[in-house]
Amino acid sequence: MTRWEPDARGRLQQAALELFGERGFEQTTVEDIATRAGLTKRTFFRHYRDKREVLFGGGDEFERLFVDALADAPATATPLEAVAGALEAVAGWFHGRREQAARRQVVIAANAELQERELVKLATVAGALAGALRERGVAEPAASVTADTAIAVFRNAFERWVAAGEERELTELLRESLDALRAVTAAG
Amino acid sequence: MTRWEPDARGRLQQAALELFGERGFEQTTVEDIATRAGLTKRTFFRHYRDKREVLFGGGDEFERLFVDALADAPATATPLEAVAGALEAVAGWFHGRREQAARRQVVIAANAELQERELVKLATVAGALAGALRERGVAEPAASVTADTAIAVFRNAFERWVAAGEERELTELLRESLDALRAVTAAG
DNA sequence: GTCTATAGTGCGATAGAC
DNA sequence: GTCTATCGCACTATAGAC
Repeated sequence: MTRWEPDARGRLQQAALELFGERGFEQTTVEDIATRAGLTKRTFFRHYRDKREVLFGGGDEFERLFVDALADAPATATPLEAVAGALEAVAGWFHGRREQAARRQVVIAANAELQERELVKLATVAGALAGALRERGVAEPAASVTADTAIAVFRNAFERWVAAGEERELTELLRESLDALRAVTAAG
Repeated sequence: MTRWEPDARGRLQQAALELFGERGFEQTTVEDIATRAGLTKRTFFRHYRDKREVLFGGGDEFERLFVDALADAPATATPLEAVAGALEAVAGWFHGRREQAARRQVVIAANAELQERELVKLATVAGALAGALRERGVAEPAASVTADTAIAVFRNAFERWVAAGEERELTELLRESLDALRAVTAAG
């Protein structure tokens, strides 16, 4: 194997997704992943903190998109309007990536450790959203509660989107989840 | 060490909380915990699936309380009214346990792995709440979104409650967080 | 790449409760 | 005697140091 083949991170990610799909997360060692990518275990750990993180590499992009969309909403928008707009923006980013997202979700759903990491990632995004809402002048505790709720809406729609048999677009499912939230809180 | 000292579980939990507080989660081995409790590592793993779980032992009680309170709400209550009532019930359970909760929270806040487990626990409770809401006739996706939102409200109030300098009762903070949610969704 | 420490498991033996 | 919690030991997998 040649040294300095390009895109070590991407190759590790690709190898990991394949192996996790083939034999499961726990039945795959870091060494297996590194070998398939033509690298060593040591190199794996230089790129990813642990075995799970290889599936969450592009997480920052998602967070930035979400936060930026929230920050860019018109100053006149209410917090919930700004959140709704940000959800639209995120949905746009996922457009055309349903198959990939679904495959990744299957791997995550099959393993508790990966679900943990997923929850942590979403909690981190929620924290960033709360900060963006405070920037918009939303006070606590409204900012944090709104941010967590936005993530709940996103997660709900996303899970339905990648489920087998679902035909609708993520945008539509997001609107449906958000409407459900509005209806419940308006009635209470 | 004598066999059959009573309450092995409780002793392990107590020892773990002490040691995690003294030297941190990662700097404490399972063997350390077992030794302080007068037991062996093997016995620790008979009581707890893994090292983290020793801090989440009583989690089922919390979930049951939450779900039962939701199920016992009057049939005429709206979903959000039922949730508000359940939050009151949970607050009652925590009454007088603020110091203990705060000490535990400090340990959890200091370690990423423990935060992961906390998130998983709360996600599990959210799943159970969603089921209870469906039992009340709430359709999806409203049930899941409402359940996640209830957890977001609870977590927000709880974190403020255990924070240093906070004097108010959990009940009051829960009401405040819930009112913030109502205000945000009503305005959007 | 090698080595150590720790998490976590499998299984049979044993001490005590009844 | 039975039953069960605990023990002891050997074992695997992995994180992380060097």
